[in-house]
Amino acid sequence: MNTKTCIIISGPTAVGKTSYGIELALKYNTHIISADSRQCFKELNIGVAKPSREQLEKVKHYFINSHSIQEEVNSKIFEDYALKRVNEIFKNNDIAIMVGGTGLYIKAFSEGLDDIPAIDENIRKEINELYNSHGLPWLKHEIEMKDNLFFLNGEMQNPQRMLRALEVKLSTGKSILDFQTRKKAQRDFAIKNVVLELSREQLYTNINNRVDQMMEAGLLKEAEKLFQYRHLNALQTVGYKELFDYMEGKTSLTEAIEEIKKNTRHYAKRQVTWFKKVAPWPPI
RNA sequence: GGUGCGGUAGCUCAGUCGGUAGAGCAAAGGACUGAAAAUCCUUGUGUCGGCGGUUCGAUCCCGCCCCACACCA
Repeated sequence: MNTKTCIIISGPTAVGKTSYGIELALKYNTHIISADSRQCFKELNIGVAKPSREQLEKVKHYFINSHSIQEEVNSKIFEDYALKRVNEIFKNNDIAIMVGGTGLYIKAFSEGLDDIPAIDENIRKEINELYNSHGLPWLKHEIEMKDNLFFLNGEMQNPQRMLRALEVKLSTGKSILDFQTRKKAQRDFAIKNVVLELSREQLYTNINNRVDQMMEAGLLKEAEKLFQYRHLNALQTVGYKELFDYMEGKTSLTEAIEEIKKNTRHYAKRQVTWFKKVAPWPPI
């Protein structure tokens, strides 16, 4: 009988995951693995609401400041990383804590991803360039010709999914749908999910206040330093992209701040939707 | 005070050659297995500023009034 347990704390942004996780980690005298697709980047600080230096000193965190915005980070990389770290923690503890708002990363960690071969970098680049110059009609036609299974059953209105399907097909000769078995991986430890919630009103108040605090803390200056990297995936991030628009003269600063608040609300709403599917423990 | 231009969905506006109206954004709901703070889908009844007039019928034409903006005094 294996007694190892990972407690996963999830929920929308600004709900209070960070401090709750630290409280729990101190109680169990254990470490935290962050499950956040942006806090892992050492170059992003104010805008991604990282734990404070004091908090990071109190409890050891993994996947915080662990990567550079220049590196590729995705759900598969997270799955491998987190599984490795959780086993390290289990050498000295029965309990590990995971804290984060990136639903897909938590799912990858909990249930695993299907094994799809790595994609040739050149194929990905070529497809993206063709899509950028020829647009959606080209992409649709390409998939109809090359991956009819996805054409008939896949998300044919979502360019990102379509590009992924096409790169898998061109790279492996098989449809991405053939890889997606939806079999859940069995982990050799137990998982307990805690989904934090707040009323929509309270959550939105927290978000609006936090954005104001971020601006006071110097988010604009941080974004200015990162302006040259704005094309990177890591910078497709709420709180930065809106300020890049301001720097490029597309909006006023006031408008940019309102956009950050609005986009954060949208983001939080998507997280709420995602985590509705997660079976909570303990029942609150 | 005069002239002009407006007043239509929470916001910005389109439109109806007269048959009670529709886009974007917001808002709400949802999907999501290597970009996930990303990407995508669904949902639109509102005294069409007010009161009269013309008309079978007015949000649309006419008159008066109210409000906003601009210009002239």
